[in-house]
Amino acid sequence: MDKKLGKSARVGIRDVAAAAGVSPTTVSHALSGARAINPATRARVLEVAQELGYSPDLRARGLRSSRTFTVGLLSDTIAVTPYAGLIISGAQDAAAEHQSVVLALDSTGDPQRELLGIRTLLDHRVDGLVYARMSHQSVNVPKELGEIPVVLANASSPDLKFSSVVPDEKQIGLDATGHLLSFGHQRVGFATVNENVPSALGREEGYRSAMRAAGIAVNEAWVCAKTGDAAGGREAGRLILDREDRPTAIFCFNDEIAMGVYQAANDLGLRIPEDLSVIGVDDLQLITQALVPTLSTIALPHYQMGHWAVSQLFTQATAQNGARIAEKLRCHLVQRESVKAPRS
Amino acid sequence: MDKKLGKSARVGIRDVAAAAGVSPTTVSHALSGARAINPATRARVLEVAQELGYSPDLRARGLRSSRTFTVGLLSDTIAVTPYAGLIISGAQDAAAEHQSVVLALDSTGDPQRELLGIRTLLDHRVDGLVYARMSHQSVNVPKELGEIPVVLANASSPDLKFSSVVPDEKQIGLDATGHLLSFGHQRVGFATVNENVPSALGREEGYRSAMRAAGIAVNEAWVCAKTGDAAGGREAGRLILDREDRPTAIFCFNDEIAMGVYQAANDLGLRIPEDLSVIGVDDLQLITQALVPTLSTIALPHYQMGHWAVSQLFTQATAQNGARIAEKLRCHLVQRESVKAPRS
DNA sequence: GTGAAAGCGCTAACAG
DNA sequence: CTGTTAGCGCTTTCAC
Repeated sequence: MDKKLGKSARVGIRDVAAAAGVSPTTVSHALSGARAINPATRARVLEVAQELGYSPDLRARGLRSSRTFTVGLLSDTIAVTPYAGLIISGAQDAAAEHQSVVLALDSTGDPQRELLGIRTLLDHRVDGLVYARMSHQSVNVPKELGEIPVVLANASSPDLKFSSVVPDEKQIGLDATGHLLSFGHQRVGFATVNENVPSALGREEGYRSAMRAAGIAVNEAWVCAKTGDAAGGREAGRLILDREDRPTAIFCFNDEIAMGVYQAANDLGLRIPEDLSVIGVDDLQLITQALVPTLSTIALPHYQMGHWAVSQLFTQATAQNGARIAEKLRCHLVQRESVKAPRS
Repeated sequence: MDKKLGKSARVGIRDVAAAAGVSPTTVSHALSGARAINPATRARVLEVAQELGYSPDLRARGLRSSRTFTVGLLSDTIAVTPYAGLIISGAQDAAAEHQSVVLALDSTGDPQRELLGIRTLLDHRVDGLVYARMSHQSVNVPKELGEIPVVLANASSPDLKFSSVVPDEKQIGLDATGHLLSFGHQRVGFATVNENVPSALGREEGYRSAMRAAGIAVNEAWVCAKTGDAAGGREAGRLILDREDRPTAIFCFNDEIAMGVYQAANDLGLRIPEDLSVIGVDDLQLITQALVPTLSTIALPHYQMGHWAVSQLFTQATAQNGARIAEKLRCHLVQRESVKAPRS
């Protein structure tokens, strides 16, 4: 009424207060529910706010209550896969459940950029931070992050100070191999990557455990570690398959390798799934749905990890128990057409 | 000195001021460079700030200067492709050039969620907003966005109020077809999608223009529109290739269709590139690098669109010229192994 | 159940 | 070149 200066300034809490005939304090509480308000007053305030198109200024709110309703997400994205999008998506959804949003930044793996990113996120006073990796790995959390709550996604750290969430790699190996065994396969191969990363280690451990549990001795000629792309899969596939006592099924470290194994099988005149069953890991639909036959696979839980990490951030903020937890997410099997009982 | 209450509260501008023996105002200006400061004072202030580990509170800054250094990015992501990540990545980089960050939200195509997202972004007082689509389409910008600067990415709008950036679809058709023609192909087919979207329309127009310009009559049996995935590509490929006067080259609407065409060719005993040249669009490395032979393609500029959109947002904010511009980005050819001169 | 006053951390006016 | 004062929009004391 008195403060209409020139153009219609944004409607603020006091405009609502004036229009509703109450004090700004009451409006604040009516909106936030932070203290008891006469239901009638409250209803009127809400109505007026709606009418005036009031939109709370989260900056101002945060300035006073020292929360920004913003969580940071720092990743090392190199965007050839949909993983980044999935983790971010999961993080967003979890954040939304707490009226918050996600400020995502990627470092491109460059430590300098990462530091800059951290600084930026800190300047924006994010309420917490998810430190994420696109492929499962062990990381050292930059010490600049000491000031705020941090949760690791798709990464683990020797530092027990942080909660973390990763796929249960061994279980992946167990499930994938078990799936093949359950169809009656005895000679099951493993096409993996030649890197010492948790995923390779864990999946191989699962593979060997499953075989052992089934009473089958692994023939080392069935196991081959090359690069983690289709070329590596072709190479591994050729080595594993081009022999008399070839396996009747191959567990592939990922879908790209599986695609390479398809190609190798095709070159050798082997038909999938009649002559060879194949299972991958990742569930990259661009691959799994496009191959003929479509590829059975273990889906990696990127969305879930993003979601879990942010949820955990809020849990830690609320409960003062301070319990840090290292979560391993069970991954689920997506059955398609590439696995079938062996001929024999 | 006097305000050390309990624990070390965050160091603020006045702590720096006290330590450097100047006023908060001077510190503010020393940091922002908004007005001339004695170089010596400035240096001292900066040093002290560094020493104390001062980190500006962007909320407070924004509250006063009515900028948040935050831009919103609203998309319809369904994350099976890396596109979302790429657009966001480009947007982030452009934002960083203006000391800003990106608040990304996706609506999953749900109008209700979209509205909620808009409200959230507005409450966070983003300085501007990129309205993005993962696949090129025409959109109507929700009227709730009337209040702030908006730029469209990978989308165009009948409403000329908005700047927009899209791939130059016709040019893609021209370049892809031209590339095949330049190798001496005369019979060039086109495997596309059966949808009335700008990409399909534009690429077909480019294809036909290029053929016309080369003086070649398009045989309609060479053109086939099915779904935009590998299955569609297989179907189209079979129809186009299973005939005597088959084309010697096929321009595919996207890489997935191209993958399907590979499969169809394989089924028919046709070798690529000896018997058939293939070119795609998208440059999804998961596919282009994995196929044998590797797939030549026209790369879609998702990163660049994200970058352009955010840059344009800042340009519009600065220059008051208010000129809205509809940008078409030229896409570049990525040559790999799937194109070769025809046998004949 | 409600209000008045103070202030979050910063920058924009207005001095000098 | 520098300092003082006021206030961004909200929530939080503290009062009634």
